[in-house]
Amino acid sequence: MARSTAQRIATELRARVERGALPPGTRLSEEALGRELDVSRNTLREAFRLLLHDQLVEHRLHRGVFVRVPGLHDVTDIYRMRAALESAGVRAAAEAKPGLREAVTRAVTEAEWAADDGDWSEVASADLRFHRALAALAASPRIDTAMDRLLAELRLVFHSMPSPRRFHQPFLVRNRLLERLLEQGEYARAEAELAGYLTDACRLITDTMREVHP
Amino acid sequence: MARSTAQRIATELRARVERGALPPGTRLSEEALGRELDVSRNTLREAFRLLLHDQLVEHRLHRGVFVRVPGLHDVTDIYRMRAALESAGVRAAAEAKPGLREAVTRAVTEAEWAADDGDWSEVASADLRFHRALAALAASPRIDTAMDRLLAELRLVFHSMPSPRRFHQPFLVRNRLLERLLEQGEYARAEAELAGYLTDACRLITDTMREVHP
DNA sequence: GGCTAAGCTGTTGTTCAACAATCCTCAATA
DNA sequence: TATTGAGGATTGTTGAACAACAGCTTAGCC
Repeated sequence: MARSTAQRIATELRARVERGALPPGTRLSEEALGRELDVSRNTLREAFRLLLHDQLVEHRLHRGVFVRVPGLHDVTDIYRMRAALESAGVRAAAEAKPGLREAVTRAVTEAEWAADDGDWSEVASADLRFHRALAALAASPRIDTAMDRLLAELRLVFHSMPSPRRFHQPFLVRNRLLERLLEQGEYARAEAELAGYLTDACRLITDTMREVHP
Repeated sequence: MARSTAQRIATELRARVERGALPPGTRLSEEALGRELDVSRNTLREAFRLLLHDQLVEHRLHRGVFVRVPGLHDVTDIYRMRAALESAGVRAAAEAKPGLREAVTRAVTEAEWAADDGDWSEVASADLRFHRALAALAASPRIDTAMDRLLAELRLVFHSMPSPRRFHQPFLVRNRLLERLLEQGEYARAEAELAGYLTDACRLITDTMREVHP
């Protein structure tokens, strides 16, 4: 494992944020975190700059770094970008390697299994895997990492919202529909379905945010 | 003015890289740069981590940071991502604000003027502005910054290649065609033209890279 | 009471010097 | 020729120190 201390700390903090141990809005104190993780302030600051990459955290001058609190604009923007990346994947589906297409099918199936078990947390993560697999059809490393960042941000959005079931239940069947269309080579219809899917999901989230938060 | 020293240094270095003052492959020595820019090693390192964001620079453990040397795979990948982002813009063109659409037209016109003057460096940058304006039609900050990063990387590619004229001359007329299609509301044809444009441009670059570099 | 302004406090921003860990070079060896 | 092993140079990390700043508190004023 050829990784510097700063990189290790960065991934540790990233994990904490994504798992919700550091809720949105939390300030990451240099002194406290440095003491807990047993690294110097300088290395911790380097880790912070690395974390900045994936928008999970923001930096306010002379005030420190905070776990980001995504707003309405962030959500709609994230979904615009998702639409761009995932439809790029769908459009490249015809020439995609079999392994990449299988990953799409597998994610849908696993989401359905998890739903049968009532494990909505696993449904959520399988859903994200499904969409990442869609974007991955484009066979582009840059698209993959961009997509990973978007989904990590989205996980942040979900942390400040209730009832994962409400968000994923209605989309299970649409995921399967989308996968079928791809399997049957109906790429144009798949792209249209994807567009509808994303606008609906985005609206569901933003509506809920308006309810919960003023 | 609310910028830390590390941020200032980062933008200074970014400017040097984009202007070609620090050619691809250059190692950024902490000691030398720190002495020249009159900052401590620690702040310089923070600036390096910030620079890492936009892929202009890469970090090898225990060896330092180097100006990236984009390879063939990078170029094809950059163009895949460009296709995703720019076609997202084209597909959103119908609902785009007038100001965004004007920016597209303006960039094409300025590229043509520069070509008339024989100023191929300005043609190049107007061309990049044109494509950035295309992506900007999507009205998404995340798409904008992603696009900026891609174009900065692309500038890096051009630095290790000869004859800017060869790369931009053939595409002036296609830029104008694309702009016309958009203006006339022929979005489907515009998207097709864009796809062709990008694959051709990508091929031209990779072919040249194969000639110049083994 | 309500307001502004000065001071206080805790945090981040930046520097410095030192040491540990690692890579590269180059010569000596088999 | 290929390998090994010091030696030197650079990065990785630390701890301490001080400066600079944001936010809060308090004192003074109307």
